Amino acid sequence: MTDIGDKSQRGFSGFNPGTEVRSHVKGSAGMAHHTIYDIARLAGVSGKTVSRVLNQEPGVSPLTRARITKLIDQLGYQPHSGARSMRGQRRDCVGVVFTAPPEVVPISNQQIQWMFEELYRIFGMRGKFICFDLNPFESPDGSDYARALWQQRCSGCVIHGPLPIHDQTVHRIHQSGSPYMAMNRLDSLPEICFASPDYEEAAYLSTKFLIDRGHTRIGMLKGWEGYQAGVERWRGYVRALEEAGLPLDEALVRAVTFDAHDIAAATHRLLLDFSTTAIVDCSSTEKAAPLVEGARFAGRAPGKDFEVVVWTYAAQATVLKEACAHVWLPLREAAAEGLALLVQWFDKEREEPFQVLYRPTLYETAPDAALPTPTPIFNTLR
Amino acid sequence: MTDIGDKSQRGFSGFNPGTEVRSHVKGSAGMAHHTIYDIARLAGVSGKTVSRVLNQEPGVSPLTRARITKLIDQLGYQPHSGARSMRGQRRDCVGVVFTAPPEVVPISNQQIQWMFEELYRIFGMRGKFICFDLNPFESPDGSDYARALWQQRCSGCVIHGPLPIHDQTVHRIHQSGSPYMAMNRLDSLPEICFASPDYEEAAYLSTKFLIDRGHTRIGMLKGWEGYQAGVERWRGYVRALEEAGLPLDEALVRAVTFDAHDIAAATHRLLLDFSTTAIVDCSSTEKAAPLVEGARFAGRAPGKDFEVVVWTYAAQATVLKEACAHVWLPLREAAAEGLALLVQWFDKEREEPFQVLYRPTLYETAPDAALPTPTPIFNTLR
DNA sequence: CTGTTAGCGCATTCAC
DNA sequence: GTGAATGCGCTAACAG
Repeated sequence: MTDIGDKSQRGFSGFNPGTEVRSHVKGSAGMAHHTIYDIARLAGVSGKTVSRVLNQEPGVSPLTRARITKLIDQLGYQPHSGARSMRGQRRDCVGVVFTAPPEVVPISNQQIQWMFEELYRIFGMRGKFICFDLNPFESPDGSDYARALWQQRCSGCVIHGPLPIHDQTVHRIHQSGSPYMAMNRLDSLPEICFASPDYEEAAYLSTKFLIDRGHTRIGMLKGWEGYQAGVERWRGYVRALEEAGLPLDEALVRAVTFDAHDIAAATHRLLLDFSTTAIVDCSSTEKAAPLVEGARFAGRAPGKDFEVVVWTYAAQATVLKEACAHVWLPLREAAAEGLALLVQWFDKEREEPFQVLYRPTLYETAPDAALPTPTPIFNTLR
Repeated sequence: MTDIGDKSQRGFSGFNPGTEVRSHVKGSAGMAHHTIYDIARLAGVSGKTVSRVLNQEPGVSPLTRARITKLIDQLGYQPHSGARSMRGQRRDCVGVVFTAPPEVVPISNQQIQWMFEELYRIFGMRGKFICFDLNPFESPDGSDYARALWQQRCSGCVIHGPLPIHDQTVHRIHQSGSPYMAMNRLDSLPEICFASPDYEEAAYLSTKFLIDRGHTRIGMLKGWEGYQAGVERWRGYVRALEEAGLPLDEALVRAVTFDAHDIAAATHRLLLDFSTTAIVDCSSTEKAAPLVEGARFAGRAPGKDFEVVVWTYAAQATVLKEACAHVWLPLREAAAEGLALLVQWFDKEREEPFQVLYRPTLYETAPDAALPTPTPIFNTLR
């Protein structure tokens, strides 16, 4: 952080704001906000009449309405959201809450970006606010991730991130009757409102594909240990083996985090055993470099002495050139559909939770191969 | 949207929620929220005492405090944010407002992602909420982009996107005394609080670099027409020409949007004139494909019969292999520093607006060239 | 068509 | 140490 005086550098544009910042409004609040009574006084009517205009209620003469509307515009008056939220429940703000700290769910994940686009398209376009609760998980009750909802800062929420197996918060949200949507299923709450790809199916598909290619000892880099999404991966893996009558070696399934070293180490240990001839990378990282790195340490290389199936959340993505197949999890597509339903719930165009489940798709890695469009398995929308 | 009955597909996981979603809380609000008086009654104290505990105020015996704390935890009570916001001004929510509709500022821009990371690091970690106002710009008063602030939904804001030349809203925000930070300067408000790279300097650097390589007719793909950021690009361009004693041909400066066709067309028209031997691409798109496309239509190719300088917001980025140089605008670095100052303002650790300006850096395109670290030109921080 | 009253949940002021 | 009263800005229910 250099000082203001750093003008000697070449090309300084000659603008020195250091001296200009002076007469800024001091301490005491700056301009006070207006209230309906300010407008009412100026318009010579009662507060309630202004309220009626604001809320497009009938019972105001066109002339009065026009006068008030004009005043509102002139003063740039906007009603105090806090005061409004204390009377009936308005639904003009969605919360986005995160179930896990950033070590577990990297905020830099691509998902943030498209999530944002979808939220904009669906909520922003309807004039709603979007409030992110980036919960500080160090706090004592970090496990309750829905502060924004309990504080009635927003009237419903999207639950982003994997659900902890023994999640309590989501039960409470469900019970509260507020509109919400999780991005995962949860065993302990079968009636949960969610939009998600079918992770179990993806694990099953991945494993079966490798079995069909003749592999019998298949490793798995399994993300989300301790979360429902991890359980589902495990189930799909086991189901494929059972169906094929192959033995289950638990050591082949390695729980990994988003940490590159962790993934490299897990891969390394898996591949030191040369009987392991294939790996399903369902770490959710969508980055294959650590896997390749781990393999190299074990003296092995993907596509040469072992085969890999990699998961991806983006259609058409090729996470690892040497992979024999990719499994595409249409998370984004599921979320988009879910959000469209959620906003209806917000706006009381629907009453009930919904469930949207999308089928993952396996595609063999080949340049220019045509890829399928996302397939919803089911949803509860009529 | 397929129906629930779509179970016939292979690999359906056997879980049919359609039948399970039933006994969901109906209409009438679900569980009511608690108030301090609920806690007070259960603890056998008055509301004020609970309030004291909530706000860590003195004047409560340790025993009473413990009893109340326990109740709060058990019931998962959280104070109503709306009610709180009606008494003194709390500062627990930053707004992020957008100055322009998504046609002008694509929401899919990379910036959203790192913006999010920074906001998380700096505001989220302090337990603050982050409220995006994705203003529906179709609405009549779309030009007032700070709804979130006027509604007192949040107590300060980050102004994202380019500032319109005749921006009124930012004046009002400045005047209100609320903490805020723009990501651009503004001629009409020299004392504006901002964090930004120096766009004028970047335009100057780009143009001068090309002049020094012998070019005399240099085209510019200029983003942000009608916005301050566009004006600054123009100024830097003009300054470089003047300094070199070269004539100014206004037709060489083409205002472009983020639309690929637009950029391709502008490039095409620039290059049809074979006396144009260089282009500065400061469209802000960070994508060079449309430029190459436009050139191709004009029968020309970058690096062969004309030279290009491309702007980028990411260090190390090579937007176009054939570019002779890149100009890096340390927008992210400026924003990070600005946000750190803004949060201090929020927390009353500082009183005044600040100004952070970062110097752009030109680097010639070469593999493995070492790149410089960002250089602040000035800020008002001690 | 318009106004009055009351109260949402909390924090401030002052009293005990 | 604690509690009662008051009011923040708004709107639902009721009067006129």
